[in-house]
Amino acid sequence: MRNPPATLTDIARLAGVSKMTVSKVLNNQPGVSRETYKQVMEIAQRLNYTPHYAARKLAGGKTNIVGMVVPSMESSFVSEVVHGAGKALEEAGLDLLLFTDHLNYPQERMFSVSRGLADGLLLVIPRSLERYDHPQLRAQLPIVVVEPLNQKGSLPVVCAENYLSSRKVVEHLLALGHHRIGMIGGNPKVKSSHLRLQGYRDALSAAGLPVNEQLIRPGDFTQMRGFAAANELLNLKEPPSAIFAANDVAAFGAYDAIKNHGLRIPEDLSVVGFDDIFQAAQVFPPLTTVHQPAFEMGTAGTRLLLSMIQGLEPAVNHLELPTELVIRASTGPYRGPQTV
Amino acid sequence: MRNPPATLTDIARLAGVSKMTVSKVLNNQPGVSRETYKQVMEIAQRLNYTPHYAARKLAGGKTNIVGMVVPSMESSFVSEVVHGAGKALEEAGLDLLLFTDHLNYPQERMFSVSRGLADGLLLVIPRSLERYDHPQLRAQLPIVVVEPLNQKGSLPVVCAENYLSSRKVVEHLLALGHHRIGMIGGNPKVKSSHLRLQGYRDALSAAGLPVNEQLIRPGDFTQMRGFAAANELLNLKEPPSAIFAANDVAAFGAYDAIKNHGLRIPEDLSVVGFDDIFQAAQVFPPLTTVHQPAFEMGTAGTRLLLSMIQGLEPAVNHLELPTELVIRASTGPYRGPQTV
DNA sequence: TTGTATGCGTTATCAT
DNA sequence: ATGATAACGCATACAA
Repeated sequence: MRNPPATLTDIARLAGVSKMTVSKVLNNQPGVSRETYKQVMEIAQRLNYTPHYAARKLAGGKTNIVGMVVPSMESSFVSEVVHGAGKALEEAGLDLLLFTDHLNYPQERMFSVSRGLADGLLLVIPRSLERYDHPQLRAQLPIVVVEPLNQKGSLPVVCAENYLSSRKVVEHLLALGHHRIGMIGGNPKVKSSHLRLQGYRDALSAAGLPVNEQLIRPGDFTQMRGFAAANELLNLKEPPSAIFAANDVAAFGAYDAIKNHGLRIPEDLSVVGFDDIFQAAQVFPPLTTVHQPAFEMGTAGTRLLLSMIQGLEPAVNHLELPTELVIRASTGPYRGPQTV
Repeated sequence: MRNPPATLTDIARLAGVSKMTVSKVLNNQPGVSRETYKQVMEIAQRLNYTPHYAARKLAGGKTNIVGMVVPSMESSFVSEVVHGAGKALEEAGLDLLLFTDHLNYPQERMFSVSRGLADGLLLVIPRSLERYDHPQLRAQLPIVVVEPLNQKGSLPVVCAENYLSSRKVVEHLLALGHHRIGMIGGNPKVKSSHLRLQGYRDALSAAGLPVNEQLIRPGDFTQMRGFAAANELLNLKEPPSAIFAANDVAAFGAYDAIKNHGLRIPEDLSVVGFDDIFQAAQVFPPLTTVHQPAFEMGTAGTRLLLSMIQGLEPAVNHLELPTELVIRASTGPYRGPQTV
């Protein structure tokens, strides 16, 4: 066997046909006689031919590779999405080109590589969607976004049900007998924050309960602000018997505040979070929270992308996947008014 | 902005120079006057130019992408190696093309894509190295192997110290007062099995103890065989007071056998494994074992690969990284002869 | 310092 | 059913 890999030309020469015919054979295209087909295949095999993907892509073909942009792989959300996408890709026989978009990663590099080497792009971005919503790129390459925050944008997005999940949380607390339920909001710049808040409001209203604005405290998804907001709630004349934080991290802040007040979870106060990050199961007491279907978001996003690569218009522009309320030890039955 | 992305030709036309000059400017090559440089850069920026990587690769350039072949990402060993590699790549500004080489994944596809799209290939293969040791591919692309089994082959390999690790294990048991130490071997087809066994022998000899061949039982890395081997050891007239299994899974088999005999770990019998797979910390009692430096193997392998991509000969053809003995609850002091 | 010519391996278009 | 030709976008070698 020679050093330089065999090319279409090599096969064509040996088979006594044109490159074009060889190309057709190798791509299972119609318009080739059984005989030449067989002969070409044989020679290709003997020469151990494999196509050169750069050349193929350059000439307008597909590579069967999809690019995937993620922030650091450390996050459990991200790594689950990657797994999910990996499964969908595996089934379809595609491979994965992974961009870890850390700070000061040259963004144009990612665009450039994707356009040149991949057939489509999956954006997994917990935050800052605008940063990626680039009209030029969209015109050149099918793109799908997977993200947990229900951000708006012109790209097809796969996310999780925020509104309904939030209602489920409040209904869970109501079922436990809580009627004064505090809410720590999320970053108001993000759509999911509003959805989660609206779910809270509507669940209360649906239960015939008033919505007490004093019990609603603004937040920003940080633990520090969660701590402060919980303190505000605990210092009310009539503090709540349960607190729903718009994300787990803020809930951890609430944990701190509650413990600082000498109160116990869930005996004195129930707490619920949102996201089900890894630490949610590790803290004490383990946090009741809403599990984001990261794996499924990965598979769903990938399948949507694959269909777009096939040339189909995206079936949906906004896909919301159902979540699951994970009931752990931070929520318990209402035990009467608090004495602070 | 036009729909089709800007190319070198576009820039050249607008700048009134040749493609070649533009190429030089964009690649920071010498031989361009400051003026034309500035002008070209300006236009490139205005046109939002990004290079087409397929074209670049086809023309002999680099893509700054390295391919990585892994079996399913489920294994903690693999995912740690991926993280380690990711870090090294991130530092160097490269990206990762990931192949999940599941059963019936067309292997030629992976070769083909790598050759065409990547600058180098990192093989992470817990088993069956021969399957990948393909002379043709090696000639076309720098390749480095990361694997835990010390397999032999013509490719540069990064693995872990097996011999010394094994000695450390036995020394740990000796320090606890054990002198009859049973050994459950690994798959004899694999070099690491022999190294681990040799470490066992030499550690005993170095301590002035005889090597009792009865205490050495063949194994094959499976839990079932570990179970059987441990039974053989326990049924000896003079059973050992400690068992060293050549891998964690076999150690779990030994756990079963020991418990079946009504013995306790570590009170009646100490057990040590090898690998530190995820479950090692989950079983009861948590298993003392040798931790494979997966993350470091990933970074080291990547760095070696990067140097080869630079055109350097591999500094070493076989890199062994130190391991760490993780002492958990499955080993304890010797408490006198066993009564079975 | 700058430009020209050529080729990388494949696919698309259009002809035969 | 098969083939000739051009084109994809870039880099290399060499010439001016």
